[in-house]
Amino acid sequence: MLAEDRLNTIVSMVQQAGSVTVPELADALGVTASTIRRDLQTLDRAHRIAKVHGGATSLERAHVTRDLTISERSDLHNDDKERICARAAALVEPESFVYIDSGSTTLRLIEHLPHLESVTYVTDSVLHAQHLAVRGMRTVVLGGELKPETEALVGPDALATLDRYNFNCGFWGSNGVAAEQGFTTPDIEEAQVKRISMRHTAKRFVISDASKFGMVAPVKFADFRDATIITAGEVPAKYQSMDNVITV
Amino acid sequence: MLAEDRLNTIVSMVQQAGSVTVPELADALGVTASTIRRDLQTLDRAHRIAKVHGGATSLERAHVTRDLTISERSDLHNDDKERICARAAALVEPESFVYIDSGSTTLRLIEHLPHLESVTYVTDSVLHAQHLAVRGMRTVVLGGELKPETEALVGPDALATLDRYNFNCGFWGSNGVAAEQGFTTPDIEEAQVKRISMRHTAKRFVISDASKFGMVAPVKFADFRDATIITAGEVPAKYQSMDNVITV
DNA sequence: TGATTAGTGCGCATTTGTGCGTATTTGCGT
DNA sequence: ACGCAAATACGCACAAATGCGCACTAATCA
Repeated sequence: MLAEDRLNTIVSMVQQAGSVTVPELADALGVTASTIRRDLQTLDRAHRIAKVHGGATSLERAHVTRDLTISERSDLHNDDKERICARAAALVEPESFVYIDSGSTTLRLIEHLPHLESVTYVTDSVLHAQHLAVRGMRTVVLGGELKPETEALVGPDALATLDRYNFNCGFWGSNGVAAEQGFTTPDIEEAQVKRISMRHTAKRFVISDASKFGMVAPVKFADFRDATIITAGEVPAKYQSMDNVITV
Repeated sequence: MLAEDRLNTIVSMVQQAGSVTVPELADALGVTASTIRRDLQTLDRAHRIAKVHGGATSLERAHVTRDLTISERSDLHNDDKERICARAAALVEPESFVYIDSGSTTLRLIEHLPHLESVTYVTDSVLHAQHLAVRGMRTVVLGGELKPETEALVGPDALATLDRYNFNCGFWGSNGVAAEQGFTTPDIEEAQVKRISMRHTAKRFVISDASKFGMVAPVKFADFRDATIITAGEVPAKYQSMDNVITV
């Protein structure tokens, strides 16, 4: 087996299961733990997965705190995320001006977005912008400083550009979703962009899988009531009854 | 069996299987591993497959480790371009604010840029920005609408951002270089960005191989005297004596 | 016919990838 | 706060893969 293939397999396994341990990978691929660790290191550097103590997790699950263990591992299903994205994408109306936040969940969303001629998509992520442009969407990118880890744009230029726009609707990811602490993210600068972009959007949607409920990341960017949450899977009972939570 | 046929067979095999090893190919085609390696090298340069350690994979699968380095070796002016870029990159001084125009020549330039801590690079190309960020440079992206073909940002947002900046030096590509018609490019919107960015830059450099001299594209973005040209190869005699032309 | 050139195989030095042992760090329970 | 077990990083050895120079062959052309 080619080393390259092994790397691809690891990525698929991580994506599908949400998280995998080093021994699991070593066993499945017939190589030693040392090799797996080296592979995880390369993949982490390439931003394909997130390396954590004990193994690896998919990127979206990694950012709650900078270092989480494999201890809690609710195997999140790809199906959930697909359904969430499909539901969210259906909310985009013709003739509208739509904001797309950076992050891996919203990246998945792009695949489901309608191909309406009259819609303009605005994003703070160069990666998302490329995907939108490739699919033939009318795409606008915020300016600003490029953060290498997330490929997101931050800083005064990004905020200044946002101040000139008003969106019909927008979609955000969130590392933490909690009734009291609201929507939270690990990065201060990115939080600022999220906050300002939300302020300029009429219909605000946070797309998030069930595992984010109850999680709290360092920086808050919106109150829990500020957006409608589109989610799927085993949402804690406390949140199920709330009228701004849509479970698909 | 013709060498050309062998190359085609390799491509089909890679496409079909996703990935193959060198011994597999050598065995299947009845040639030695050396020949296969040479073939893979050829096919990789032609961007028909991706050569990896131990064999080859199809291009779609290749994005795991595939570096962001540009390998346009098929280019005839390769040596020239390398020399031009090396010379241009040496012009970047510490503590400076540098503008990098979009285009394939400037993309090549990025590989040669010095890793000075204090330098900030600003670009209108999301592709260039990614390359800069990957290399650990402090990178700023103009906002604006993303043109899918060139991955360049254009429109009022790009221009508005430029109006807030003043660069120490900047590097532009140009489709046409002529004494009378100046620097020219095919796209109106990109010409605008080039024009305004030049207006905000103290030391302006156009990097261009010899083949562009005498060419004229539809839209002019600067006078011939507005920038110093860094070039190489067989520059027409008329231009060689000009004091804003540096031949390396 | 003789010279030239592209393509191929082979040997060798170098680079790259892998596994293993050991020292160090990390996480977790007491 | 502390200690223990697991996980990790690091250095080393070995094997595989690679790149390069050289020799040989076949086709092309003067």
